[in-house]
Amino acid sequence: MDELTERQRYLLTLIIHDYIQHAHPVGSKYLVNEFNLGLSSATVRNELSTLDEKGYLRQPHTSAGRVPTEDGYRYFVGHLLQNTELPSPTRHMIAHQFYQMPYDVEQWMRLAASILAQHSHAASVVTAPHPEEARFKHLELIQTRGRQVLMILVLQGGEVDQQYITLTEPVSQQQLSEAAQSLTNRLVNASADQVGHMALNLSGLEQDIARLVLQEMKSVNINPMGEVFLDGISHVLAEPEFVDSEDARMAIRSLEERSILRDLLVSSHPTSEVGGVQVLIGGEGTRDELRQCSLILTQYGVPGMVTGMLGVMGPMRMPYGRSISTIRFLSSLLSDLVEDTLTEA
Amino acid sequence: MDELTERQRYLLTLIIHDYIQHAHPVGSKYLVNEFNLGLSSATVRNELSTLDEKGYLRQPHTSAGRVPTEDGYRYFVGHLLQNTELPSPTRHMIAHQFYQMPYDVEQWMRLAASILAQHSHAASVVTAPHPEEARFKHLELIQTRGRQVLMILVLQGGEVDQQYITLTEPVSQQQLSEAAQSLTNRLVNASADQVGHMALNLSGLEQDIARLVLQEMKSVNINPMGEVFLDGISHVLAEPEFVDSEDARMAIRSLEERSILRDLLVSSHPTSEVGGVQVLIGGEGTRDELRQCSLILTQYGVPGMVTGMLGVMGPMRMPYGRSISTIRFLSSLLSDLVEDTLTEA
DNA sequence: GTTAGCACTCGATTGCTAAGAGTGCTAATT
DNA sequence: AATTAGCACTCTTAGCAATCGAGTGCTAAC
Repeated sequence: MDELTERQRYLLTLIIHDYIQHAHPVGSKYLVNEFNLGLSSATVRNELSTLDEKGYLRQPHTSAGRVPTEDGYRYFVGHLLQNTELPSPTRHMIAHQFYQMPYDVEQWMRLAASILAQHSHAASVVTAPHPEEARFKHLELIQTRGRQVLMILVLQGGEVDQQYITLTEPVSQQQLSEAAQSLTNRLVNASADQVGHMALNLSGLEQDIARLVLQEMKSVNINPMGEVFLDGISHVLAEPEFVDSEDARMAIRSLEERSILRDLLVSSHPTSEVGGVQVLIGGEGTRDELRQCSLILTQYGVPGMVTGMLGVMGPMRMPYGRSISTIRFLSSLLSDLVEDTLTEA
Repeated sequence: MDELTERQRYLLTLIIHDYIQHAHPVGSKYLVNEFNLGLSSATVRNELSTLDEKGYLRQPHTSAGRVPTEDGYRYFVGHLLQNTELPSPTRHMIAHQFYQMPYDVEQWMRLAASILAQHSHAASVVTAPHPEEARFKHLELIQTRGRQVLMILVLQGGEVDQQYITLTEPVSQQQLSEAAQSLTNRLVNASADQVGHMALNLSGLEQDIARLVLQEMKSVNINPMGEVFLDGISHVLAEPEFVDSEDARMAIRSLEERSILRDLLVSSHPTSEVGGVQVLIGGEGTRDELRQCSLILTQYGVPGMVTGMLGVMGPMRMPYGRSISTIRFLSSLLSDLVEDTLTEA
């Protein structure tokens, strides 16, 4: 069930490219004419027939042309897709957009999601960089009213968590500032566990605050990813396979419910992988909602330290080449940005 | 073109309710049977005919039942919709969800968007509370690396803006903290203009920072709304009027591009209004993309001080009653929360 | 003002046919 | 042994006519 002849591989490539572009079953005669193969349609038919037997193609009905199967796409992505890079002008344009932006993670994320959606003509998912293990950097406490206090916790890597907390009794801004500064000095660079230990040696206000910091850091540790940014949902609806809208609804629904994303991004499913980029075809290994879809995912950031994910969701009939190149380029770009953020002066 | 008899109003109400529920043209015979009118279908036909002439109903084709026109919906919303409140248990359930949440604006927004989408079976839009005019409350500066500094600006009303800034030369955390504290003392409660004036009397680091604060506050003043939260996009796709997907794509696209929302939320279009809630039917006064849609919008917060918007976008055939009650209830709930935030101890 | 009755309209459904696209198979060719 | 021409077969699609039925408007009677 394995080896394909050179010609079969070529034909499979042609069919997939053509089908991705036109969304129409492609037949033997059409192939011969369109691509000036020096062959007769009958020969091509024989080849298609074996491709069919091997499970890479199928016919929607007896008298239709061929359409790639999931396995077909998988073979294509795994063996036939040459590993192109984004053209240099495009790369520069994208990089330029990032570097002329204010230094703001949220805006980077939005930009990345937008670019990704635009280049892949599909829905994009980007998660904010998230530390593998939270490490304390800085704490601020700001009085709002009465016992309510805004706690701002900055982690190594630049993640900023803000949270309103309620103390047991009113405290002046003066006291809060002192506590914050004292804790900041004590806790710099501490992990959650270390914060936990240190909290034992504290008392009063500082201990209360330290416990809240601990709690927040723990929840950062547990939560496997940062904020999720979506874009390009409307692209998915433009695809002909989603005109009946039922499937489209399911797919979009799964994006809206970020919980599914969580599962997806966290567990790495064994599947096609092209240079660090995961390709899930036909929603393999995920829930049924995505059976019609393909996903392209990759991690960015500094492994083991601070990472985030980039992803594209579209129909199986998706421009894999372009999507993969874009995702790979964005991944390296964001990785650089994250790395910059990490290497403290 | 104005006065309708009681019976005509009743029939119009029945038709609209039924059409909203079933999305099928409703005919005279069906009405008589279904609702036990003590009338013959012929009589009803006469009435429908005048309703037709007045422009409140129309027939998709000669031999079909009646369907409400935009004007029909408008009349319904303006004159026939009795101003129901959400049932008390529902109100309590919703309120409970809010009050058992951590005190966090972002989470409130998400929750509001989610509840709104769920109750209206349509797409919801919620913007974060945004001050009419920014007033300074607190400033923090946190060293990240070299000349790069995280500036956290807290405004009266609780809005927190964070931004990475780059100084002309490296400064120690010590100096930053002092500058932040000094500025905070000086600027408390200042408007953007006042910050501008005070900046003139400062020098060195403090002046640089004050200018950045000014800039940020100005941009808050210019930007008419806070962050936008969407939910329930997939609901829109479920509606039969959007199966052909082209219109749906347009509509969703307009939501994705928040710029359109801006136009929409900022300019208040003269239109049906029910107790402070604006109802735009058939996308009146907006761009063509929303011609198929209705929007229900309202403001919440403390007028003139801190406000945000709540909105629902769905097909014209939309459960106006429920959507309006939900939106109104959420609006009062969020207003209370915002007010709480404002009334400092 | 209401109603029964009737002719009429027009979308939806059904059944049929013809055209067309594409296949698989076989036998002839290289 | 691979290629090809030819042909029978299958199945979708478009088009067309016939029928059905829901729903209307109108008129005349109550």
